[in-house]
Amino acid sequence: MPDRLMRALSAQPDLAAREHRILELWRSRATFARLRQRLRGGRTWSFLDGPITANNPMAVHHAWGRTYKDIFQRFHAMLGQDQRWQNGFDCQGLWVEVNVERELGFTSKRDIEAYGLADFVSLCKQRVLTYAASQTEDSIRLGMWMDWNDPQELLRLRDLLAQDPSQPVTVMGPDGPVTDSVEMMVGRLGTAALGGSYFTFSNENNDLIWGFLAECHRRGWLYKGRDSMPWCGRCGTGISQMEMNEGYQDREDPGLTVRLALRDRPGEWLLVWTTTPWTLPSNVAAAVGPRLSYVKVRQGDDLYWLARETVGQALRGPYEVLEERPGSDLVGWTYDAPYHALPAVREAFDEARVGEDSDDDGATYVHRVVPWDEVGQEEGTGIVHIAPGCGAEDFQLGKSLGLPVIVSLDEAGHFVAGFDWLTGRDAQVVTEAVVDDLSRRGAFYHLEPYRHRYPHCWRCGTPLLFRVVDEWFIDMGPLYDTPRDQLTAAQKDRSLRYQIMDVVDTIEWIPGFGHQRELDWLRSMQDWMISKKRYWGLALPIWECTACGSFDVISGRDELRQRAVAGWDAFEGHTPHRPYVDAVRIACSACGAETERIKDVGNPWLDAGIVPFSTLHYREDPAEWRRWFPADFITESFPGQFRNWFYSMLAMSTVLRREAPFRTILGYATLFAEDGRPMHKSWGNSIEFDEAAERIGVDVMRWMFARARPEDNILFGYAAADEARQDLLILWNVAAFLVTYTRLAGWSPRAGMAAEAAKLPPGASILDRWILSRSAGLAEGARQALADHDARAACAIVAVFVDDLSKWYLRRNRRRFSRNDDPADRAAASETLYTALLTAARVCAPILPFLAEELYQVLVAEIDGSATDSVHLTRWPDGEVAAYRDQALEAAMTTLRRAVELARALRARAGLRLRQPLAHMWLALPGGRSWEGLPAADERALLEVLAEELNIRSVELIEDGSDLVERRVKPLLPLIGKRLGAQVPAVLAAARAGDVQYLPDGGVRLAGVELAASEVEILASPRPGTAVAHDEGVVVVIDLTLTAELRAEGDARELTRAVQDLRKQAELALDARVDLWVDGEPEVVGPLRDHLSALAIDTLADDVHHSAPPEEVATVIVDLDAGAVRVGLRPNGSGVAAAP
RNA sequence: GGGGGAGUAGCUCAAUCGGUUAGAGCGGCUGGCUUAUAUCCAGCUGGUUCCUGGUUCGAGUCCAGGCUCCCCUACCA
Repeated sequence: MPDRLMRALSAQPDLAAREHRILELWRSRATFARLRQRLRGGRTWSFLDGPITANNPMAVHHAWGRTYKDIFQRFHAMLGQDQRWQNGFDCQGLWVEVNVERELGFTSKRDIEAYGLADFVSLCKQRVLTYAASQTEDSIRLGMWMDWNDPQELLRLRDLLAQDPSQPVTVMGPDGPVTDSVEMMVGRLGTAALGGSYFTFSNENNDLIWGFLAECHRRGWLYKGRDSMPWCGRCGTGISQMEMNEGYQDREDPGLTVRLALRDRPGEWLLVWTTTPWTLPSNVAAAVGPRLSYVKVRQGDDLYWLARETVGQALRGPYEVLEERPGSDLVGWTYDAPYHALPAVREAFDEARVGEDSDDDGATYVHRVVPWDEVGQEEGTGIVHIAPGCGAEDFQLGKSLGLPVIVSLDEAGHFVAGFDWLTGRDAQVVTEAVVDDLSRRGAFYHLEPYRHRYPHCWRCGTPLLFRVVDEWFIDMGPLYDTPRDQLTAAQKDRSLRYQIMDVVDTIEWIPGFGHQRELDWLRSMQDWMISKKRYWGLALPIWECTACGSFDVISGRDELRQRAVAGWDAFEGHTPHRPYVDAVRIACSACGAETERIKDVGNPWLDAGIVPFSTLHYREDPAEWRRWFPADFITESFPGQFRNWFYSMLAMSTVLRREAPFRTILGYATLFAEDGRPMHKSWGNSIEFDEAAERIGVDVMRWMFARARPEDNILFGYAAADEARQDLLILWNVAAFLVTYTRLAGWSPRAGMAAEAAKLPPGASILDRWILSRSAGLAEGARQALADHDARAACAIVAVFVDDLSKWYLRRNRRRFSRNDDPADRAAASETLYTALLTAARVCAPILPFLAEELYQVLVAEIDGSATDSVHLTRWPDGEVAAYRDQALEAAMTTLRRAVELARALRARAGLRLRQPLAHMWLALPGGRSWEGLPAADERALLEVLAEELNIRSVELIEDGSDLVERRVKPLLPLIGKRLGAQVPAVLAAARAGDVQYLPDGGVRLAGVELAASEVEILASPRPGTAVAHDEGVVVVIDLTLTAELRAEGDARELTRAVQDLRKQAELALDARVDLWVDGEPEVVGPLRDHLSALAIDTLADDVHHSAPPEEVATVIVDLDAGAVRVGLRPNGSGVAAAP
């Protein structure tokens, strides 16, 4: 008896509870720390984590990507590769601000200013720390191994920050304690001295972005632009192109048709259409398509001009067409807009000096008709209201024509002074007032609701406005007409966009269409707007000179210190955030005047884009940086990231290094609820991460994610989870089986067995050799799949293996474990199943870290104190088990299992249950009489397996020339198709008809065409009239004749089955002994007598009484082939377990 | 508007380079196996492979046009 037996496993495990125990195990043994230690200094595999926004609790959709991240890190750890294991948090930007505002009940930027920037920024930091701690906890729960901060420590820093940011604090780093002020400590999170996750609000991150921006400026790519930008009135900031598409939503707007009185043409009006009535006061022109055709129509006393094609959609009521002219004829007409008298309009028009074509002799500007090629006729009137102060395209057109710009709104989206009764009102809600006003002025024509896609603020959902504002941009360079591959080096040097494209080409994109999509984005992108008129974020390092108009870009904190002429003291000791950094003044490098930093903060994708540099210590330790750069692998959700994280990383790395920041990118799609809709709390289909983790277990979640196709959306829910759980439970139950029976048998793995080289157990059966070969295939195949970043393929390989293990190996071998008189055979089976399970556990370790660990603990760690104590500290097992591989045997087994299916189908058709033994079966194999490459002994062994599985006494291999089958020719189409072309149908017809001539060289002639032996497969196929089944050349023939003796044996097995059922109903222990009574007519019971001793052995019966059972005994009537018998069962004696 | 992806059984998805009769799982029905199982097996049920053409000896697969959905992108008031 070994010292220790394997721990018993419940048949119905509480997976979530076990996961908690494993987490505790890892914690108490410092397993992860020891893994990192073990890998240190080895060949590197560099994973770069895309920062998760630390603004909300972790959700199940995050778990998808984090599962990939953990799988590949763990896998590469099992290959012995050194890694950084650094998680990242995205910290700065509007999303945090909006939530803090909401918590404080703020509604505008004025509220923030009144509250105080320093305190507001501190609250933003605190919020980040809160959710960083929360997400850290959830990620640990998911089993994600990263260099995590202690969540309690993050919360402690948060609380200290709230108390007093300047107080000193000491934190234990990897190389010892570090002391600093709380504020600076928070700014140093993620550095080498502190370890843990990186935070994009860190000093280093911000500092390196400054360096990047300074480099852009050095090359002349940074500029201030004035443009009409999408603007969120609630947030008080412009929205960059990158953010625009996040917020397109269907929306109902007023479709308002307005009439404009033409000067010099009494009674004639232009009809224009707009969905933004608030822009009408800023109108300066009406645009027509010069090549479109316009008509003048009469409605009552009024004469209207509009495009010919639009009369049906735009006019209301009867009309009469009076005149038709090309749009070019209308150009230059002038009109009186309803709001031409507003002070703001007058002021703008007075300033505008118009050209010689003016009707007013170059004096004051007048509203006029202008040409514009972009005017369309699908909607509206074909005459477009132009307000360069209120729309991007209007602004561009106005710029090219020299039109005045009338800016009507302030930061909050309210009308500025000079708009009379509108001044101070919110542009979003003036529609009704404007319509009423237009009616009074006689300018109203028609109003009806209009549905269209309209951009909304991606953070707060407010519909966007357009404002002409000053923003800061990075110039992405010209877009050439020349095809990319014909560009000169000089052209590329001038255009950052092409430099990035070249970098994109060097990256492996999974799925492949990602490559094209990134290139598409780069081709169409505009200059990168990096400024935001907000408070919490990167302080743009731009000091602008009001005196001379030039600006300086500071490359980092050190340069700022050197150049500061005032305010450094106020900044010293603070992180580079507002308001403190705003205090620093420098001297303008052009004119020497004292300058201030612009108030804008940075686009948050700058924060995430710099991490291939900031987190790898680009500036402090170039050698270390080079060791990890570029990252071997990143993985993120595709939606959005082509223009966000991927783009910003690529742009920044191209500027700084002109090389790719990562080698391979795995993208994945979107997670939806099980009903196919986005998860939404108010729809009741949302599932919280921690709820899911405790209800289904994280291994089940991980399995769902890992086996999904990354480019397809996932529908996540509990029904799908139940399905996924089955796969895991099968593996679990195989292990439970092994443990159950080896415990009964007193078998335990030898010390050191887990580490032994692949060696077949003595007396290994053919099934043992087969499943061990499959284990080797599993390890090799899964390694290949994971090395290719294909978790889905790895899962498929695992699932097939587990299926083979449970449904074939174990099912065929149960008796070797439970009722086996041959200890050597039982040991061989135990050892084999043990090795197969152990291999499976190790292969599953990256995907199912908890289940794998539990199995490993049971199989190895708890048995052998000298063995590695965690599956995650073992190496990938393929090398150890490779010698088991026997592909000829695997192929033969596949054929055999096909034969089993056919035979079972035959039995079912004949109504012969499997318990009924049959006398004989014949089997023909594809392509000949024997299994290719298998020794005769193996062939015999396989036939025995077949006989046992099918309960058939003898199985005989037959040749294709036998009485039962005939030869058939199967032409191999992929080989002959191209050669034969149009002859194919005739050849196939001949093959089907059996019209074949066999040639001496093994080839055949079909329909007059000679095919070589290699071009055809000769199959055995059934001769009509025999009881056969066939498939792909496997032919099974069964003798269905039942003799009295066969019937008796069948009845005996039926009886055995009934007794086992009684045992189960009585809830007897597996090894409990019983007494049996078998009572029935002599002609029924008599033939069974020869089989009763076998029954006794199978059912652990001490005595089998041939009489009526006593009253108190549980009985059941069994309906046998020969007649009914009554069976009684009573537990024997004290029920003390007897050793088998 | 432009670009990309997808459309296969009631549901979720496969189907290698174009190759003979399009397969699994889940669900449903019928039967069977089983003291490892919340297991398993067989059979049945269920298909205009979105539609229309084309290329080909042969199309779920390739091509063209159309329909629907998703994603990306866009300066249509």
